[in-house]
Amino acid sequence: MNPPAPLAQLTPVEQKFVLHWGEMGTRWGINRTEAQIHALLMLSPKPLHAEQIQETLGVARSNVSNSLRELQNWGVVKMVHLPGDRRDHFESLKNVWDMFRIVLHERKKREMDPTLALLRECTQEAERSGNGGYTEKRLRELQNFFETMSGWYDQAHALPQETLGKVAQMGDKALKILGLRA
Amino acid sequence: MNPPAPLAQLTPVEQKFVLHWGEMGTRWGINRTEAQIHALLMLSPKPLHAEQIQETLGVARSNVSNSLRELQNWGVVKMVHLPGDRRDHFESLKNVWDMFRIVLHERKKREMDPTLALLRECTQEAERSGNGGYTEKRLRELQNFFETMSGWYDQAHALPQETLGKVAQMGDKALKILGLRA
DNA sequence: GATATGTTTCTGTAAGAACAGAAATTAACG
DNA sequence: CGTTAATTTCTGTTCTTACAGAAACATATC
Repeated sequence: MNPPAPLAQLTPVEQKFVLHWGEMGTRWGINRTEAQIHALLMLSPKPLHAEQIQETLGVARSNVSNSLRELQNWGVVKMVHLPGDRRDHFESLKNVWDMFRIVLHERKKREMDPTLALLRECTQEAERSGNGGYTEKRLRELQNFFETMSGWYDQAHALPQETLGKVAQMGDKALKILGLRA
Repeated sequence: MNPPAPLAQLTPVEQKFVLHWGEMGTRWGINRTEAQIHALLMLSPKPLHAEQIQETLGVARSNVSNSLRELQNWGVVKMVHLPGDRRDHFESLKNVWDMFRIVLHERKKREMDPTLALLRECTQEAERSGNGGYTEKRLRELQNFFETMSGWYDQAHALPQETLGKVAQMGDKALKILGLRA
């Protein structure tokens, strides 16, 4: 029998979700295949092995393999073994908040930390060479901002996951309590 | 005289910053040229016109024009006119927090809103067709998460910018007050 | 250790985004 | 209006990244 059409094994709703997640992945710094695999695993009640993923999505085997490795690096996918089956199986983290924390952490590492490091260098050098008072001022402001954000994030990240959920659920009640809102 | 080498008109520190900001831009969903122009304008005490930008960065005129339009769409760059000069001049927003708010808003629009809309569709369809109890469950969890995040964001965004700054500065004091931390 | 099964690395191709340069358009001023 | 200056749109090229398919490599089971 010929290879089945991609996604044909899924319900329409599942197809829709997998396709969309794949598209959004590109906006989240994840490539399409990786995001599709992740979507598929999120919807799967059971861990899947690479061949199942390959067939369902209709992508190359190597692509599946590389994408799975990358998803494991991110920490959103885990490898598991089923009794009586030699093959590696893969399952997604199920808790959405946990996944979010991981993604946030990864993005901070990619999108903020390098800039913060650079700003520290720049303000230091600007100070030494002393030229460009305006530039130095602006760089210092930027650095302050990134330092604040970074510190804020670190504290949030150190919290147990439920605490963050609670804060989010509290909504603007939290602000009233803090005295920042009428 | 030949066109000057790119960035030659800038101090070493400024060059370093512009180059880095351009690189990071690609990780933030902004292309390199756009981010470089933005960096340049942030460091410039005076508004610049397109030709100055072109010369300084050594990129094509059309590229400057398109990038400036895009930056204006984002809202992080404004067009201004200097008395006695026909040319359009451009300046960056100076307040880092304001810029951050804009970027955050734009990213939510690109990275969350479409997914939230899709999840609403999916859970609705899954409910109607009734198939796939597990899939429906997972989609519903995802939707709940995105709804919570979205609502949380909307409230934060409605606040005056200083309030957010205050919360950030408070750090974990805030959590103690909220009774979420020993 | 031979074979079957599963995984990774390598190489070329294809698709997409960014960009330069030219052409076309718009606006300003005489 | 005609001319000049400024900006945008268009077209083709280059660069990057994702990806398929093949080849090489590992691992387990007999």
